[in-house]
Amino acid sequence: MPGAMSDEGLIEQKIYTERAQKADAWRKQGINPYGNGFAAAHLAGDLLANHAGKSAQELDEQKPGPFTLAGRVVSLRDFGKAAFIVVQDRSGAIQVHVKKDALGDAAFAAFKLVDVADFVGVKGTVFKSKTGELTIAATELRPLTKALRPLPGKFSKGDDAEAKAWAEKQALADVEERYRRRYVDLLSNPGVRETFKKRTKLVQFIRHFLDERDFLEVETPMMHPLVSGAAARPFITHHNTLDLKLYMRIAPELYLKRLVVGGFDRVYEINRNFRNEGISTKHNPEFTMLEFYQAYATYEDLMDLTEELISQACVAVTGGSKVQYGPDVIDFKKGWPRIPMIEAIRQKVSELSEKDFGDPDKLKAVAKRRAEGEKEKTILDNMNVGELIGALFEQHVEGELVQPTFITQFPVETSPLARRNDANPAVTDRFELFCVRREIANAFSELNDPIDQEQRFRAQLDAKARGQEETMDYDADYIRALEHGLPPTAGEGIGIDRLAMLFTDAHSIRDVILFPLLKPQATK
RNA sequence: GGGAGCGUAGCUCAAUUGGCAGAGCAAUGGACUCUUAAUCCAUAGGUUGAAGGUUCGAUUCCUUCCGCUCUCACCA
Repeated sequence: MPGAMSDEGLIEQKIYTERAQKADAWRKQGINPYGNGFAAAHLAGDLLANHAGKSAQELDEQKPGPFTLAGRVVSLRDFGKAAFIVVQDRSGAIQVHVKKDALGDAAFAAFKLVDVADFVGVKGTVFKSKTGELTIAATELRPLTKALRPLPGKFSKGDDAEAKAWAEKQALADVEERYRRRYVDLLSNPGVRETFKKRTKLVQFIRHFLDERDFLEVETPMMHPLVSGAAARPFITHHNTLDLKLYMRIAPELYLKRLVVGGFDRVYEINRNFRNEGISTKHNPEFTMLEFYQAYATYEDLMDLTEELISQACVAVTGGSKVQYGPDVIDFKKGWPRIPMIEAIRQKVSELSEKDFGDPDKLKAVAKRRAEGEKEKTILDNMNVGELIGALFEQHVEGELVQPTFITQFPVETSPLARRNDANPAVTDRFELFCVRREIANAFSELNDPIDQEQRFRAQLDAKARGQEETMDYDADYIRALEHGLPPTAGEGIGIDRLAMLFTDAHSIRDVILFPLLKPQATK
C-alpha cells in the first residue's frame, strides 16, 4: 500500500484500498484502469442544446446518434441490472442510462466497478427518460481512469434555489483546503469554475479591446538587473553562469517606455509582477498587471479610455453594467467623477483651506489627529508636503470611494515617473481609479524630460540613503533612452486580479488566482 | 508583529450547566432494469489539532504550542 496514505484517516485509506482493488479487477478483465485516449466526438453540452428540446416521440423515431463522449462520473444511481450515471465534461453534464442487456455481461461487469469520480467513455443514442430528461442509452461504456480518492459531498444537477442551497452545503468548504487542492475545489464548487471562466473572459476582452485600437502586445523581462518601475520590495534571484544578481519584475514600466522610444508608440503587456511584501486578501506575492502606453495621449485621454475599457469589460464579463459587490451595487456606466486629490481631501476635511496644502505643519497637525501610536506619528513627522497630502487622502478619502472615481493631480513627491502639471508644478498629470475603497488603476502622462527624470532618480537614492526600503534604483540606460526622445506619452497600469474580484464578487484575491501562494504544509 | 475567531468521522455539521462523542451524505455487504440529493435492509468508520493542568469525570474550563481564517499595521 502506498506510503503517502500513512498519515491519513482510516476511512480515506479504506476507500483508497477498495478503489485500487477495483482497478486490479479491471486489469484481470483486460481493461487498463489508466487507459490511453478515447475518441470522444461529442460534448454533453452540445447534446443537451441540440436534442433536449425534442419530444420523446421525436427522439424515438429519429434515434439521433450514436454519439461518443467522455468525462468524469459525478453521480451514480444503481438499480442492480441497470443504472443511471451522470457524466461531466468541459461543456456540462449529461445523464447516461446503463443497462445490462444493452451492454452485455462482460462490459456490464466492468461497469459495476465504476465509482463516482472515475472517468468513462460512453457511446449511445439519446432518448427521453420517463421524467423527461435527455439521456444517453449506453451501448458501450469503457472505464478510462480509476480515481483512487473520492470527491467531497455529492453532485446535484438541480437548479432551483433549494437544490443549489443543498449543493452548496455539500461542497468543500475548508478555505485552506480549497486553495491547496484547487482541483477538488473546482470539481466541488460550481461557482469557482464560473469565477475563473469570467477571469479568462476579462483578459480576452482586454486583449481584444487594445488590439482593436492598434496597441501591440509585447513581452518584456521578468528578471531585472535593477529595481525599477514601482516602489516595492523585490524578490531576489541569481543567474549562475553570469554570476548575476537579478530582481523579479516589480513592474514592466521602464521597458515598455523604452519600446515607445523605439517606435512602438502603442504597446501593452499583461503579465505577472512579483512583490516581496505581505500577503492579504488584497495582495498575492505574484499578481497580474496590465500596463499600456499610448504616445501623443495625455492622462485625460486615458481616463476616457479607462471608462470605455472597464465599462465594456463589465458588460462582456457579467452581462450588465451594474455589479453586486458585497453589500454595494457598483455602477460602471460611463461618466465617473474626476476629482483632484486636494479637492477630495477638502470635501472631507473642511478646516483645510487651499493654501494650507502648502503648509507642512498644518497638514501634519491634521494628519496626526487620526494617527494611532507614536510610530505612526514619527512617520508623519518625517514626511514632506506631498507625502502628507497622500497620507491625508488615505486617512479621509480612500475608504469612502465606493463607486468608480478618478482621483487626479497627485503630488510630485509621490510620483517619481509622472510628468509635472504645466499650471502647477507641485502636482503631476496623474490619476488613480478607485472603486469599492481600493485602487483599481494608476495612470499618468509620462515624464519624458531626461534631466527631470535624472533628478527624480537621485531623489530616490536619497530616500534609500535615509532608510526608506521601497525605492527605485537609478537606471542610467533608461535616462539614455529618454535622451533619444520619448514622445509625449500616457501610460496606465490596471490590476487584473482586483478587476476580476470586482466582476466576480470575490472578496479575497485568492479567489481569483488559481494557485495562490500558501505556506507549505508541515510534514508529519 | 497586534487583535478577534475557528480546529469534532472522508465531506458538511451537532453535542444542554463539565456527565455514555452523534446526524446527514460518502463508504462496505445485500435487494432493485426509468432514477434525478433514488429507495429499502444491514455493517463499518473517532488519539474531538498537540501537550499539559483543574476535576470523580473535559469536545466543553485553564495554560502553552501548532495550523487556518478574518482584521489592523505594512504594502498597490
